[in-house]
Order: sequence, then structure tokens, then C-alpha cells
Amino acid sequence: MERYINEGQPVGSRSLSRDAGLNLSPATIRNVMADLEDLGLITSPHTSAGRMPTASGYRLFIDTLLTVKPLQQDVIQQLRDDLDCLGSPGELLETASRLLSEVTHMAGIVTLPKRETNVFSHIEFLPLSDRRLLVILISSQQEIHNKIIHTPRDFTHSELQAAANFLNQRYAGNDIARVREALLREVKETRERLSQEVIDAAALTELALEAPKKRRKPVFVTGETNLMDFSELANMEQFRSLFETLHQKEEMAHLLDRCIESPGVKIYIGEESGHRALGQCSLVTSAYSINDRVAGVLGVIGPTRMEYERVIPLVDLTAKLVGAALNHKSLPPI
Amino acid sequence: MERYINEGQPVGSRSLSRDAGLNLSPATIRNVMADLEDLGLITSPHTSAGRMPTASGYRLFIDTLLTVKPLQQDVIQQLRDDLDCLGSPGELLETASRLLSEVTHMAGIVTLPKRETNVFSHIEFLPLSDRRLLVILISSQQEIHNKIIHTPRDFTHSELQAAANFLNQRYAGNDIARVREALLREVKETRERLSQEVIDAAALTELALEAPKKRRKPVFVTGETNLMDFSELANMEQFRSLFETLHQKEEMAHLLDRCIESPGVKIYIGEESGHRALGQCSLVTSAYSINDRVAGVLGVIGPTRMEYERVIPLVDLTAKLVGAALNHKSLPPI
DNA sequence: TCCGGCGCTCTCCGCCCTAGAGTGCCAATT
DNA sequence: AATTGGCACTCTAGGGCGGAGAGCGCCGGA
Repeated sequence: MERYINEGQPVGSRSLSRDAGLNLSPATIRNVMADLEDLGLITSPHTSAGRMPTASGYRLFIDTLLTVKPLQQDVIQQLRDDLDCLGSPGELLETASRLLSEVTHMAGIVTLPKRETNVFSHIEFLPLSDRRLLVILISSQQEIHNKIIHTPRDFTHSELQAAANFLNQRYAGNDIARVREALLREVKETRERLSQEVIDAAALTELALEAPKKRRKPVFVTGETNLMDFSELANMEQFRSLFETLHQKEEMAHLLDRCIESPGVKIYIGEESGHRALGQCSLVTSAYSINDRVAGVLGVIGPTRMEYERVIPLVDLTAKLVGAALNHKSLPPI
Repeated sequence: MERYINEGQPVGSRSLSRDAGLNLSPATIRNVMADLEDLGLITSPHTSAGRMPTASGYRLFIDTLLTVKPLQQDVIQQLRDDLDCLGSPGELLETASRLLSEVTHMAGIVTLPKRETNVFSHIEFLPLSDRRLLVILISSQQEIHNKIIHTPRDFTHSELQAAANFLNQRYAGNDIARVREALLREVKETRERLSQEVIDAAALTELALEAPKKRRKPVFVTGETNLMDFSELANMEQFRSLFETLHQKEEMAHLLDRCIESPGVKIYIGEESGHRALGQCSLVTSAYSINDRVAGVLGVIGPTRMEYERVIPLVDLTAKLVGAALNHKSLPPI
């Protein structure tokens, strides 16, 4: 395994006997290799070539034989520095992806924090002109959404102020989706008794809270070009489909969502990911958590033949640092 | 030229005589080709191959022989629909880039509007916690900037309100850079006579206006993978350097800035762009204008051998539509 | 359980050869 | 003067061939 991961060429009995320091003759190694082949752990591309690991070979290797190497101090420091304190979660995660790809010389991939648990924290309305309105919505995840909405009529500055105050006082701290529901229900039930203010606020908020789901880009991929360095991926056709797969954000989001159940590092080898184009690739991921709840996933995509013992701790640490950075700055209510 | 652009193979006298409908024998064509080669307009990759255009050949062709084809109605409609009314200029331009790449099956590239002419329109401060402050800055270009700044001390809600009011009343409509300068000057000159409010507002604004320049990503590139379809670019090494060049945003920004002087379509052929990696590529660009002032550039990157007669009108129209969309929605003061 | 040896099988690489397309030049024709 | 046909030459792409190198399976022996 180690040899193949380093060289990328099928490994033969003779050269292994010579270089691996096992003090075994080629013949012995051949016998063992034949057994391993029967077990489906290794395979040879053609009759008289050396052996290379199969997917299950990798699986066994990673699950039972691998001992991870501790990260180098300077890498740890770089991660800490760069992931310390950045503006939005989006920027933070983009940085994380970039770091992953730079350190591993492979591709980094991240999903943004899940929106489900998004808590309404503060809203602000600014009138523009022509029945248009700038809505600024702050969620507890440090996220700031700007949105321009078209309103059925013009509102005065003070009307908007009043609506914002109403919403902020009444609903801060609740889940955004719930706020919407509650507002709808309340208006429906007690329409006649409500002041125009409340009804207007409801209409506005309805518009304001509606869209942010579909706007978000769920996935960042970085450093795809690094993958061109790997000889086993180096033909155009394969590469093209790989790139296209990587850029199908929704597909990738699905794939990564499958890693989200529990924290800790997960590894998909080759077609375990369910994508043809990733047949020669592995995906090393880890979920990151905010407030002890799994929020998103980040990881590395590279050739199956990658240095897992280095990549695994790196992904692990990055996920932890991202989690910490996001945790630390969840916003107290305004 | 037409033949080479279609086929991508050097064109020989014999096949040209056969297929081009010129009623000339190969020998005649050879003679003419020899002349053209002496003029430096065509060249052959090796002794007994056909001829292909040089950069100056393309230049001459584009400048004097080319007749553009009108765009197909459905393309025009698609552009109009998709570029009609989108949120921020950033989104609009990203869409433009995507459209360019989809329609041409090449790569689209855009720069965001220049920030220089950015007019201060409205500012708002929201206190977060821990001496942190959310600044919402609206410029006349419909752009909304969010920024979190760390302040030297905590401010109360009403202090912030006062500061914002001061700034909005006093400086709305001025260039952002000028606002900064004016504020600095004023505070310096008349420090003792100013209320604490003004000084605080100055400090805040100083912080608030400082960063947005460097945060922006100056360039979007879309559809790079489309370029993999072109056989003349289809080797890994070349491709890699092409991709890397395309992703060096600053480099690309520089390159595109050179097209910004005047509106209208500009074309860079091969190494005219000054980039080795773009030797096999052409860049078709057009500047777009907001309020009759050139604001940014958009265009298409593809193989030198591209269908200029289709690409040119497409880039032209896209630039005009983007300009119109941005123009239309410059914000009146709040 | 390990090893040495033997015959066999692949791939890779360099070499040669041929077919095909194109060239340059020259003399002949219109 | 423009055009053409003819001829010898050149270069590439692609197929076939053969040797070198690496590896394999199997078998008999320690």
C-alpha cells in the first residue's frame, strides 16, 4: 500500500523484495500476493504487471492498518492563524477550503452551515425608492442577509421602523421558519383585531424571509487544478468529467450531506461515493459542529492513492477549528 | 480562415481547391498561399502540412474581412430575460458571465463595476456585542456592503443612531473616498470645537469605509471546463497553465482593465494579451457603462480559432444589456 | 513456511515502413 | 500575366515488429 501510494505504479514482488526491507524473496511475496488477490484486496491491471490495491484493499488498509501522522507544527499554526477570525461563515469556509487544498495539493471542498437551525436575531428595513425596500436580516449564525424586495405600496420611514421594532422585540431568538409560520398564523386568526402596523409587518416579513434558501450556493470547491498533477487522472476525458462532477454543486451537496450524520472523519473510496467520475478519487471528510450540533461538512478530494495518514488529521483539525471559529462568534441577541 | 476556424486542421491547397468552390487548381492556391506566407499572414506547422493563420492573419481577418452575423432571436431573448432584474451587480455580472460561457461554449469573464465612482448613499450601524459593530453601507451603485468592525469602545444604540444620522444627512451623494477625506480633514482642523458625536462618527466611518476595496473579488470566470472541448488546447500541461492563469484574478483584472478605455468590442489574439498561457486563446471583450461612464469589462475567452462573427455581437449585446440593467437601477438617495 | 528456478506473458519503446496529404518549382497553356 | 498539370520531395500518422524489462505462476527442494 505505502509503496503504491508513493509511486503510483503497480508493485511487483521482485522490487518489493529488493526495496521494502522485509527480507523475503520475490517468490514468497508472490505467494502472499496471490492470496491477497484471492481475497479481493489487490489486483493486477494485466497478467504480468505488479499489483495495485482495490477499493476494498484501501478500505482494509485505512480501517485497520493506517497510523496517522501528527501534523507539522507550522501547518497547525497556519490553520489556526487563517481560521481565527474572519467575517462571515461563508468567508471562513472558503478560507478553510482554500487551506485544505493548499496544504494537501489536492482539492478542498466545504458545505456551508445548514440553514435549518437559523435563528432570527434582528431585522432592519431601509426604504429605497419605487416601492422597493432593502431588508437586512441577521441570523444567530453571524450571517447577514441583504435582500431587496418589491412591496405592494410605499412605506414611510417610521412605519418601517415600527414594523422592525415589532418583529425584533417579539420574535428575536426564534427559528426563522417558525417566525414565518407564527406570523402567518397570527395574522390569519386575529386579523380584525390587529393594527395595520402588524399586518404590514407581516406582509413585509413574509417577503423578507421567503427567498434566502434558494439563493445560497451550498458548496465551495477549491484547488481543482491541483488534481491535474496526478498522473492517474491525467487524461482529458476523465478529467473533464471529474471537473464537471465537482462543479455540479447540488450533486456534491448531496454527497457531502451523507457525511453529516456524525462528527469525525469519514472516507469514501473510489466509487463508494456513487459517482462514476470519482472512480479514481477518494473523499476525506469531516463534519463540523456549531454549538454541539453538526452544521456542515468539509474535506478533501484527491486521487484514491493519497497520503491518508497526513490528510486525515488535517481534515480533522480543520473541522474542529472551523467549528470553534463559528461557535465562538454566534451572536448574542442585539 | 473560415475553413481553419471550422476544422481546426491546417488547410492544404488541394482540399481547398476541391471543397471551397473557388474553381481554382491546387497549384494556383499554392502560389497565393506562398505569397500570404511571405506576408506573415499564414504559416505551416511543418514542411508538408497545410497552412494555418498567424496572429497577424487573424488580426487582418477580423479587422477587415469579417462580417458579423446577427444573433439568433432566441439567444437575444434569453439574454434579455436573464439579465433583466437581478439583485446586486455582483449577481448580475455573474449571470452575465455564465450566459456568455453557455451561449458560446467557451469561458465567460467579467469584472465588477469599478469602485472609484462609488457614491456614498446611506450608512447604518447595528451594535452587536463585545465592541463589535455591524456596518451597512449603501452606495449609489445599488451595492450593499456589510462589514463587522471592532470598535475601541462600546457605543449605545442612540449614539450610533446619531452618528448615522449625521453622516447620512451631511455626506449623502458624495464619493465615498471623498467622504473619508472630508471627514478626516474636518476632524483634524476643528477638533476642539466638535461634539463627541462627530468625532465618534468619524472614527466609525473611518473604520467602516476602509476595507471594502480589498475584499472584493475583482473578476469572475465561468465555464472554464468548456475549453476542454477544443482539441488545440487538449493537452494537460498547456491546460493546467491556462487554468492557473485564468484563476489568477489579479492578473486577469489587469488584462481586462486594458480594455476599459472605451466602449465597444475589443479583441486580443493569442499572445497579444501578454500571457504565455493564453497563446492559443483569444479574448473578446467589451466594456459596459453605467451612466455613460465605462464601469467594467466583460467578455469571452476561447481558442484563437473561434467563430468571431458570432461571438462579437454576443459580447456586444451582453455588455449593453448589463449596462442597461445597472443603469436603470442606480439608487436615488434615500 | 520459505526459497530458487524456469518458462511464460505483458507493456514499453525504438525502429522501420507505408499511405496520405501537401509543398515547391517548372514548363506549358490560355 | 494568370493559371494549370506534372514531378520530385517532405513530413506525419499509424501499423507492425522485436527486444528489454518487469512480473507472474508453478514446482520441487530445503
